[in-house]
Amino acid sequence: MAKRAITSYDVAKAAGVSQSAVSRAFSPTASIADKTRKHVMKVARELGYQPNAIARSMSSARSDTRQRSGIVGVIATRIQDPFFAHTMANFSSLLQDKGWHMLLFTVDSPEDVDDAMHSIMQFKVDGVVILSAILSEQMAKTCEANGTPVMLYNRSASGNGISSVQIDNFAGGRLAAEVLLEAGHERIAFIGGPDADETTNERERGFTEQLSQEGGGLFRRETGDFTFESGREAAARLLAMRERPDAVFCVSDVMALGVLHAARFEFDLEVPSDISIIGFDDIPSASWPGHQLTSIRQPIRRMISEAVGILIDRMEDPGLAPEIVSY
Amino acid sequence: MAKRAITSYDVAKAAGVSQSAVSRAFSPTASIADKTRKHVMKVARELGYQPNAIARSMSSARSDTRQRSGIVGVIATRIQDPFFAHTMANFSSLLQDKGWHMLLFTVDSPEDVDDAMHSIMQFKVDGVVILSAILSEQMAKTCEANGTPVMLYNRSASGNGISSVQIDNFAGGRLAAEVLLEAGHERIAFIGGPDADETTNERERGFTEQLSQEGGGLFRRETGDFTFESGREAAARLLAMRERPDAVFCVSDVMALGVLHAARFEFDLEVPSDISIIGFDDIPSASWPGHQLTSIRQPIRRMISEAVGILIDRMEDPGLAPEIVSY
DNA sequence: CCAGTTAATGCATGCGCATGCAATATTGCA
DNA sequence: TGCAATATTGCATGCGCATGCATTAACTGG
Repeated sequence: MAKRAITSYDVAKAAGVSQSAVSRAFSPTASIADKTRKHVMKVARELGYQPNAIARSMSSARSDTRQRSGIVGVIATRIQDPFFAHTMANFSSLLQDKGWHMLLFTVDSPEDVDDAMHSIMQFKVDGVVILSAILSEQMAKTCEANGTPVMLYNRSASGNGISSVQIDNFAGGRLAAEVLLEAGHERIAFIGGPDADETTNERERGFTEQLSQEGGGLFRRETGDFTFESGREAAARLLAMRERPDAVFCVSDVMALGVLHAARFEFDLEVPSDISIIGFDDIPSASWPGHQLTSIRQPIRRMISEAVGILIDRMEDPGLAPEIVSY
Repeated sequence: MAKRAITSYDVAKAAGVSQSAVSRAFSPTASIADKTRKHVMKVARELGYQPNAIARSMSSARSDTRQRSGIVGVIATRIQDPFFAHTMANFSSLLQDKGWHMLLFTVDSPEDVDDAMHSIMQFKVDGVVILSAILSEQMAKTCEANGTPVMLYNRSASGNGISSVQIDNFAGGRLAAEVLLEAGHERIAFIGGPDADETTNERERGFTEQLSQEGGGLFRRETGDFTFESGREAAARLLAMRERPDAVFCVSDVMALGVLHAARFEFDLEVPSDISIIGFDDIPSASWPGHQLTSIRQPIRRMISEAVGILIDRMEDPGLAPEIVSY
């Protein structure tokens, strides 16, 4: 009943060669006569044989080299968010193009990252990408101990032999402040993500620092959770004030769009004449004709490409030191 | 140099038991003294031991049962599209909750699906989910031959032992037509995806059939590629006509939003008084205050939940027949 | 035509784990 | 206390493949 998969032995028998010959036929560098390889391949195709990647990975654990699975573990949050969806799409296509496979884990909250790492490590992945989240000290040590390269994307690695690629959030925050001050705004509000969010904190730090340097200060601060709805609600609170802000900086475009829709369509305000809005990420919908949202752009493609490059280098040569890059 | 990972042997030695004992300690159903298990677990934790899922999968290929990897292969397209991003997020969390892991492949075009399947099958995944794409006859046979259950989501399976879950696109198309006719529209346009797209064809069939039944006919037809930009461009063509349509049905919300933005902000039209727009999918941004897009809703959560259920059932009992579900 | 090379092939082994089976320890009961 | 029944344990093996090593085939030049 239970159909057994075709193995290299089956092919070998059918082709009248040894199992090693079959294995070699599928290994580009192996020493094997061209005629033999062709023949084996033909038989393999007829039988529908596919080398078993699991077994291959097993046996590669022999000798010196560590076990290589060809798999990269990816831990992500909120992948339905446009920013992350784009990020995922980019990571996926880049990794795939270079011959790596992705084992995807989505987590609901930052605390789940360690659990996901546990699961991931059981698969002996060759490397791990963590999107917008960090790793416990403990777990970082474990990874370093068994030589699994880790790449934090959108977060800064704090030593621990971990690489990271992220945008300079502090500078981004400053830039947003500069733009708003330049435009002459005086009651400037800020909408961030959850309090513990590193990205929020960095951007806010840059933002408020720049504001105070110019003599002004933050007019009001609201907290959201990166969703459109939370941006909209924060806006509702801000815009219901007697004296409302004349500018808002949101740490994410999605929230900024929430503010924009609330302002235009629920409070009947003109954007940007009544109120200016700045977002962060420059997601596609930010620039839709009806939005024209000002946004701090992240060079996503470049950053991801660099992140992938660094990770792959380390996966191929575990001796390499981790790199920490900021854009 | 090359750090070797901790194996069950290492733990066994450190705990003064046999390797089997370690293995059993990690198997909930195995016969092992509680004291022993506790002790082994403790030592394992100290050593940072994690069972090797690859090896486990290897050895489970013994005896009757087929090799089980605990991995589900997922093939997806355009995951940066809000609809697919949501779909992915749902699949991911459901599968994860039930203890399955996702090996993700993104493909750029439907022709790449077979290639992705090839890669996937090498990992001896326990099942495959294909989002909005189909499989070649040939590949379907291969899957059936080695007993890999396949679930087509958003596409109909055409026999071949493959399951599928999708919305009734024909009915959706009819519904859109009914709504527009009811509202008294007369020059009704349609914007679809690429010509070969099954979803487009089904929805269009239902749409036009309903239109003609009511005596009317399609006023104009445009083609896009499911992106906002393509919707916007299609709208530009439609709205530049001398006599422009008074209603448009788009096969996707993203394109519908492109039309909406073009109409409101580039052609200065009132929606829906000057022109009605209907989309499909009911993605979150469709209902943003400034959009209020009418959309044919897909019960995503329910559909995905069902799809996952069917797939898991078949993974656990390969004897089960495939199911084809339409909502 | 043969010794000396080199290419091609097969044989044997182990990667880390799960598991059937046999050996041993523990328990219950008369 | 003694023996059968039962709960634990260890031993040995194989999953499918890659690869070091030994063997054989195919060449090359003198």
